[in-house]
Amino acid sequence: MIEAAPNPVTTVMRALADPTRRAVFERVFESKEISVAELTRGSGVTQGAISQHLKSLKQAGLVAERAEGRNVYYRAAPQGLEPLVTWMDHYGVFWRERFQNLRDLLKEIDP
Amino acid sequence: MIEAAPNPVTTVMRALADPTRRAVFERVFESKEISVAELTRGSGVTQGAISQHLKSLKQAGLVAERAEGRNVYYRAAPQGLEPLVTWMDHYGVFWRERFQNLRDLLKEIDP
DNA sequence: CTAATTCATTAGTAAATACTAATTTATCGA
DNA sequence: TCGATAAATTAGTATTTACTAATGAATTAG
Repeated sequence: MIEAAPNPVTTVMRALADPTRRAVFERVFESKEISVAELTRGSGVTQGAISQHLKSLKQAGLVAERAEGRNVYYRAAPQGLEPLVTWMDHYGVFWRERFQNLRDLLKEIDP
Repeated sequence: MIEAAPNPVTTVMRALADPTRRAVFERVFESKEISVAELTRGSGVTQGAISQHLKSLKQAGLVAERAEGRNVYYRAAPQGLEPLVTWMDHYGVFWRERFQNLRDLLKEIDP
């Protein structure tokens, strides 16, 4: 019963580590809004599985929902990626690589 | 035997999703180089467990090793984070938020 | 009301995972 | 040469996880 709440980074990473669940997130993101039935379609898994994945994603703060009639529409909540961004930021990866790209770009524009 | 090689994003996410293993990566990163014995120290798990985690991290391309005598020194390979960066980049999170930071920074330097 | 649809939840299962304890291989120092 | 130390590997285990099939709860349509 000692439910040590896991680190947000852990929660988000775990949510996105599973390929099926990550694919669900990607589809939700690409659609502005999408119902569970539509997500199930062509997902290769059952509707129950999709609901379970959505629950994980929601707990991780990666999606939000809106109920309408008997449908529930999900949308992405990219702010949920924030813990990942913060974590990775700590490793300087972004600035290094992205500024390199930026520098290349600028050189191209104005050599 | 049909060893469907998992997506690099999956490999990296999975490697970092476990708190213990992520902590190992963090410690490796903070030290320029660190031996397995030292990593084991105060990790809360056995030396065997640490070696297993290092193996995962290595397969994910997140660490590299150098053997010297009976020690093996590990160092971080932050380029291993590249698949994550690329994946997240697709979601526009970085540029939006980071440019905000950049703007703040510039304002500070040259108000 | 009844039948159909949508989604969530449950119980059960097979596979994956994180660990330990023990062993193995290698290197070092006395 | 021996004993000690470092690290990897192995076998075994308990827990977690991703799934299915089935059921439940709510909403809509005929």
